[in-house]
Formats: sequence, structure tokens, C-alpha cells
Amino acid sequence: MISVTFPDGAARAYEPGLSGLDIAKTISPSLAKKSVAMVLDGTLADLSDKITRDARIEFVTREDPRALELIRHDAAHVLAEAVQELFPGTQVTIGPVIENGFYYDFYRHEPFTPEDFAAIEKKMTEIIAADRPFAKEVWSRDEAKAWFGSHGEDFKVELVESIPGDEDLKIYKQGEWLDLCRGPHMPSTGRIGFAFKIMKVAGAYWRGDSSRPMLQRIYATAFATKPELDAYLKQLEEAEKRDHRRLGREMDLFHFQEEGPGTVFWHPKGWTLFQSLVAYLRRRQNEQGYVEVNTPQVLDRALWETSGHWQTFRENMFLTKTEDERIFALKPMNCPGHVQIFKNGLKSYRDLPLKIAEFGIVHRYEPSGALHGVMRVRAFTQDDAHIFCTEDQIQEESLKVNDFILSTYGDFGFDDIVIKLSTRPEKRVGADEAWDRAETALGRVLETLKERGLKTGINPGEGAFYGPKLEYTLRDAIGREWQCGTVQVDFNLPGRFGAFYIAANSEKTTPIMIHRAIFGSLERFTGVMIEHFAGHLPLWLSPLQIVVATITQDADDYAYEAIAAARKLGLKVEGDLRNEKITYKVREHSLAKVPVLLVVGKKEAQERTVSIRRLGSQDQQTMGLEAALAALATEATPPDIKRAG
RNA sequence: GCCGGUUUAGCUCAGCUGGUAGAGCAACUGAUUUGUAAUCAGUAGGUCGCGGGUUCGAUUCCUGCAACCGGCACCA
Repeated sequence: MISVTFPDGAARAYEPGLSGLDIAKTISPSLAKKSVAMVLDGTLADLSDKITRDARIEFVTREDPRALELIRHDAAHVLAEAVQELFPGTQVTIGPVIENGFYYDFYRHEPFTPEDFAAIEKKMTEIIAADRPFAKEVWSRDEAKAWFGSHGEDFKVELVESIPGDEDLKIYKQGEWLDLCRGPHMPSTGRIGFAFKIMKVAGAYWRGDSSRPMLQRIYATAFATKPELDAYLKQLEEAEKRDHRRLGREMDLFHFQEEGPGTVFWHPKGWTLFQSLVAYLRRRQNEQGYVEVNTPQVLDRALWETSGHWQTFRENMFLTKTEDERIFALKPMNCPGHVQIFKNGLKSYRDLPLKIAEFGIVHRYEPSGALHGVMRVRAFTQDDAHIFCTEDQIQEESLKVNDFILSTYGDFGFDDIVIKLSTRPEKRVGADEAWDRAETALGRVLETLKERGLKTGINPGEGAFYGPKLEYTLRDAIGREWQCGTVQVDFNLPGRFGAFYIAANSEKTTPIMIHRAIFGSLERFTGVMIEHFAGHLPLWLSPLQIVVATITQDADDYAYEAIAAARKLGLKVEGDLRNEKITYKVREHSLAKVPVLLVVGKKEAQERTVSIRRLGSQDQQTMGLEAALAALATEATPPDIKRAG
């Protein structure tokens, strides 16, 4: 007999070899009926799996959040069957569950189109309604290869070959159709339910490798219930409304045009926002002893050969050839320029750490398919800095940068941050011994951060070609992740350029360089903020903070007075004295995301008050003009200045 | 860069199977002086992304290119 322990702590004895379903039946017929899977010793498993030794079992019903993965995975199989039935000759490959849904990759010469979706969904509905049982079988490698080979499933054959020899090859059948699959699955297709939807079709490389065939990926989603599916679709619509490309136009922040793919035309309001970010960071880094510089936009190719950028990223650099055949490159990074400044004039260990900062505009010829609004562009501004220091100073300086990054994100309303260490990539410069030291140093920093309770992780092989890095990823209001800040320890570039300082022992010594960025790309960070706040920027960042709107012309003089008073306090204010109804003005400025509307009519003019209406609120509050402006001026003060008192 | 899609007025979009374009909003003009998300009327506005081809005739069909959108790959 074996002992099975249930979640309530009770244990019962059973004959070995009973299935999960058999055991569920001994508890109650309704539990057996409702269960779709079980958690066996902490792992999700098929209900049909046999229990052969002592175990902990928990039954999972369809409503259990853990069942969602199964619903989607089962739906992926049904999708594949539906597609193969409707489009004979299509090969199946893989179909995993992903966040918010699942996909299945197919190989077929003719493209799938959105017009095919309805037919596929209909076929899926039939398969689900037929309630076909999922049956698991374990096949031998040869058996599987023979079956898939004879059915023209070349990709599946390759998958079979790539599965480690000691692993069972599991086949799940649903009626006639079958698929190679790790499982687990629910007992039958009927359990999937009908809250599913095909979302889109897109290309994807076989095994994520751009040198291999392009497959067609059909994305879909499924939920336990219709209301949950509807809620998800609604959420997608909401996300679309905060798309920075749309808000950028609606708020008149920037635009793009064909002649400048991947480059931003910043409009006055967008540039004001951008400059607010620059001003904030400049104040803060000046305070921390950084010195700000500016380095050339166009530099001779030889410099990029020395740095190693030429060899690694030449395809992605903007090049210019002059009349005399000299080749220059638009700078794709600021670091070589900063090394030149370091090298200019003799440096002593007493000068270290030397923190050189620049709001440097860099150009990178990004692949056309990568461009995306202001998030991924070909010309952008980095809040770049390079800290030249000794090896002993790496820890302390990295931690200082870390604190700087986290406090900055906090000031912008981001406090869910993940920090990941990216280690040496395959394509790199420098000796392994230097990489060992750099990775050890940054690894120790990561350890410290972990001890402080921060979320940390590792991205193996994702480092820059000259050194390992910490990457700071922040999560926005709707849960999306954005990689922004970075701290990179570089044992290579200073030496490649022959930079040195005179150490305490009078020896010429190569400095270590820490590359750091906080916003990363100012363009991108602006976009992240627009989406995070859905255009409702905090007052201190808003490029237009206040609109004074009149009700009738009787209030014009008073409105001018209010505007002048606000301006005097440094507030960004405009007047709307047009001969329009106040409802019209309210609507227009609300759509333009103006945070504060001060409405003035005859009454306010007489009483020297303003009626305050906040963006996103229907309420109004009437206050004396002076008091209202003073409060707004306080609120509009950047957080770092507020802290300074 | 790869796969698929899209490109018509400032914006959002209509325009069967080829006969040189239309709406709403915005803009402009006039009337209206208005109390918290759209006052009324009128006017004007388009090389139908760019180039080539088929045709008596192309916004419509074919083709090349570009930009954009969704993924994939890439991201110093």
C-alpha cells in the first residue's frame, strides 16, 4: 500500500498503480468529475497518471488558476488539428502557452490570413464540442520518427531527434489526431470550453534562428470563462489607447515622417517634456560630482576600429565619406569620446573616480523591422556617463550608481524594478582573465543588491562585447517591462585606447571604466512615461500644466491677470479665451491631457477665485487665486528640488 | 533584415467586378457670450505613398521601391 496526502493534511492508503482519477473517485464522484488535472508532489500532471509510490496530491478543477495553462495548451493542440484538417499539407511544429495565451507555429507555403480565422475557430469549436479524450502514449524514438516521417512532418522528426535520449517520448492523441507533447493535458477537448479567440498571424523563424525557415505563427488566447476573455480583450483596447504613438499625436508631442525613418521630430510640448528629464538628471548628477562634457558627432573610422565597434557593429553604423575619401562614422556610442577626454592631460589616482557625463546623441542603423515609435529609433539621446576608477573602486561606485538609478525611478513613479546580470557573450574583446575579474566584481554587486531584498537575476551570454553589465528593467502601470538603466564594467576599452593614470606607486596604470545610463534612451524613457501614465503626466513633467479657460468675455481681464500670476511662479500656463462654450473647452483640454483647468467666469472675477478642474475628474473646487497658484507651484516642483527643501 | 498586412483630406475611415473620389471630426468665415467632455450655419481642402507596366482609360489590375503596423531575428 502507498500513502497519499491531500492538501488538508489528511493521508489515505491506496493500492499502488491507481490513477489520479481513480483516487479522486474515492473521495467524491463530483470531485472526480470536476477535476481536470492534479498537482502531484508539486508538479502539474495528467489525471490519468498512475500513482505508484507515496505522494502528495491536489486535484485541480477547471476554475483553478493553474488550469488556465492546461486550457490554453489543450487549445493549442485543437488549433493545430483544426488547421491541419482545413489546410492539408500544413506541417505542425511547436505550440506553447505564453503570457496571455498561446501560439502554434505552422509550415505552409500559402500564407494564413485573418479571413481564415473564422473557419479555424469554427473547426476548433467542433473539435471541442466533440469532447475527444486526450490519450497519452509513450513511443519509442524510432516509432515516432517513422510515424512523423511518413506523415511528412519534417519539423517534428527534427524535434524527436533533439529530445535527450533518457527522456520518454510522449504522444497525446485526441481522437484521430496526435501530437508529440510533454503534457500534461486535461481529460478531453470538451474541458477547454469556448472562451477562446484567434488573435493574429505572424512570421517566426524555426527555432528562433534567422538562418532557418520562416514559419507562420498563429497567436490565440483562451480563458476559463467568456467574461474573462472579454475582460482581456477590453484590456487590450485600453492598452491601445495609451500607445505613445497615438498619444504623441493627440498631445502634440512629436511626429515621424517618411524621410527620417526611426528619427523623431520633437514638437514644442514634447521637447519641453524631454528637457524636463534632462534638467532633472543634470541637477542630480551635478550634485553627485559628475562633470558634463560634449563630444563630436562624427569621428574617424580609425577610432571605431580601436574601440572594436567597427568590427562588431559596422553594419549598424551610419557612415559618411568625405570628398577626400576619408571615412567617418556618426557616433553609435559616447564611450570612445569620453576616453579621449580622460586621456587628454595626465591623470593621477587622486583624480579617480572621474565621472564624465554627456547627454550624447548616438546614431545606430537599426534593422527596419525593429523600429517602433520613440521606443526604438535610429538616433537617440543617452544619459550616458563613464566612471573612470581603480579596480578597488568598482564595488562602491557601482552601488552608488545603483542607488542613483533606483531613486531616479522612484521619482518617476516606478518602484517595481528587476536587476539582471548579463555575462560574457560569445563575440567579445579582451582576455578571459579580465572578464573573470569584471564578472566577479559585478556579481558581488548583484549579490549585495539581492541581500538588500531587490529582485535580481542572470542573463547568461547577454553582456556587451567589452564587458558584463547590470540591466535595470522597470515594470509600468499595466505590467509591461522596459529595460532602461545599465551599469557596465569595462576592463577593455581604456586599455585599447592606451588610457592610463599615475598610481600611488608612480606606475602608469590602466583605469577601469564603468559605463552607466539611467534613463538609457531619453526618447524611449519619454515614451515609457507617456504609456505608464496614459498621457496623464504628473504636474512637474507636464509640458503644459494649466489652461485658464474663460466662460464669457467678461472674465478676460481677470484671466490675463491669472495667467500672468501663474507664469510668474514658473508655471507652464496658457489661456483659452475663445468664444466657445465652457463644455467645449473642457472637452478639448481634457483630450489634450492638460492636467489642470482653471475656469473663470463673472463670479470668479468678482471674488478673485478660480474653479479648479483636474484631468480625469468631474469635480470642481473653488479657491482663491493666490492660494490655488501657490499650491500648484508647490505641486509642480520637481521631486529632487522638493527634497532639497 | 525575414514573414504577413496596410498606405485615400490635418485625424478616423467609406469608396461593388477599372470610367480621374466621399463622410464625420479638425481648419477657415459668420452668427451665438455660453457655468465644467462636442452651439448652429456656411466655405475651403485630396499629386488617392512613390516609380514603372497592362488598358482607350488605373485610386481600383500587375510589378519594383519606400514608409508604417503585427510578429520573428537584432539591440554596442
